[in-house]
Amino acid sequence: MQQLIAYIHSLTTFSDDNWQHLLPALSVQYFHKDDYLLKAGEVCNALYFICRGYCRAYYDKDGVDINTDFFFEQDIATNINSYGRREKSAFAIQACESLEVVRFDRELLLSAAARDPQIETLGRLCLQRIAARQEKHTALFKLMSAQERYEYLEQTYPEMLQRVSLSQLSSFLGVARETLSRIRSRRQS
Amino acid sequence: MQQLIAYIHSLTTFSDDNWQHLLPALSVQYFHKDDYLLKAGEVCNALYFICRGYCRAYYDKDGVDINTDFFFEQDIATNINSYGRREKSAFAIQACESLEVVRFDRELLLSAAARDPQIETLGRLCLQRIAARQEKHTALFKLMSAQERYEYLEQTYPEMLQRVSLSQLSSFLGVARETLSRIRSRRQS
DNA sequence: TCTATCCTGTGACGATCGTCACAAAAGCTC
DNA sequence: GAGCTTTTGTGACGATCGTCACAGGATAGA
Repeated sequence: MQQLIAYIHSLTTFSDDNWQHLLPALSVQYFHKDDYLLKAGEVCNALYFICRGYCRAYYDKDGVDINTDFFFEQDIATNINSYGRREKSAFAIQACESLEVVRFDRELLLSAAARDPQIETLGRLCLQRIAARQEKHTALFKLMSAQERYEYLEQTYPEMLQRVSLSQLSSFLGVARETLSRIRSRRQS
Repeated sequence: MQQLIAYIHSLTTFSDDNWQHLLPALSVQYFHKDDYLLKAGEVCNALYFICRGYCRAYYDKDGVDINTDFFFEQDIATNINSYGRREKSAFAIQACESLEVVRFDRELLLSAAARDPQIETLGRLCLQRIAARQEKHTALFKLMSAQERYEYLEQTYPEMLQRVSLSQLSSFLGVARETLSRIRSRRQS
């Protein structure tokens, strides 16, 4: 919870009163490795603030996993299209390690925001951050080659390369596992 | 303005009162073809709701334009990273046709939202839509080949293929102009 | 420690794509 | 319509990447 408080304060000013209004929408949850926060086909009813561990968002394309995102500590994991538009989720979110999260229940969050505008503001700022992250990530694929994308991750999210296996990382970078292996060996020489 | 009202009502309920609060933050603006809504290096201080015409977001990569986005009628054009984080914009936004927009001034919008929570809600919903759009677009590059991405656009945004030239579209799809030309000729046969 | 399983590295080869070059077609202006 | 500019199509060729196959390493559980 301490991490969540720090996260919120990094986004906006938040009084004890605001916090009391928000609290009913929150619950601490634990997931084991390989547990699902969201399954493909379900409608996403929550945001998950990651306290410890990490998880991935992935599509099942013809039986093969394609990772579209990784969420680490202080990230918010969700499917915006499903959460916002009440659509069935095209991808799943699954714990990659044992995971501690704070769950924001959508319904309860909406009522809290209706009562307390500062919570609405918090929601807007979270979404702003999520959108900014997506905007940057999309640009990677248009501006950079596979190798450049890898180097970008190396510099920008070095911890990701430490924690995510090469196999898992390759689809996130949009290349075959073997190609990523060769990129990596090329760079070490 | 009529289009903006319809757009807002599609997102949330909005009374005359709400509208009166919002109005001071809005201004109708016109751009000629090739005019800039936002130049690279500037900090983005506005959202632009497109009423008529369309524009593009692009990076200048070593003197070559790379289009990262196109915004048409009923879209909101902005640079979220710059708008939200007050960073210098890495890309420019430029009119591709003569353009009519409603400009949301960031400062005035923030004060309006501070006074009227329903405007804050509107802002959150706009961002939700922007984030959802980015989320989908990023997934394209991980799940689909160049040809599949083209076919996806064909089915999902057919009007984009009518209005955007092949040269402009190719960088948006992440392929060379010649490759897109060949994809297109392959499909017509 | 042995074994089963998963992850990573590597070679071979074909498919795809980017680049360069130039021609054809389409728009635009006078 | 002539002449200019911009856009699109196409061929050749090399670079990169994906796929298949398999070997070596790492890891975890019995």
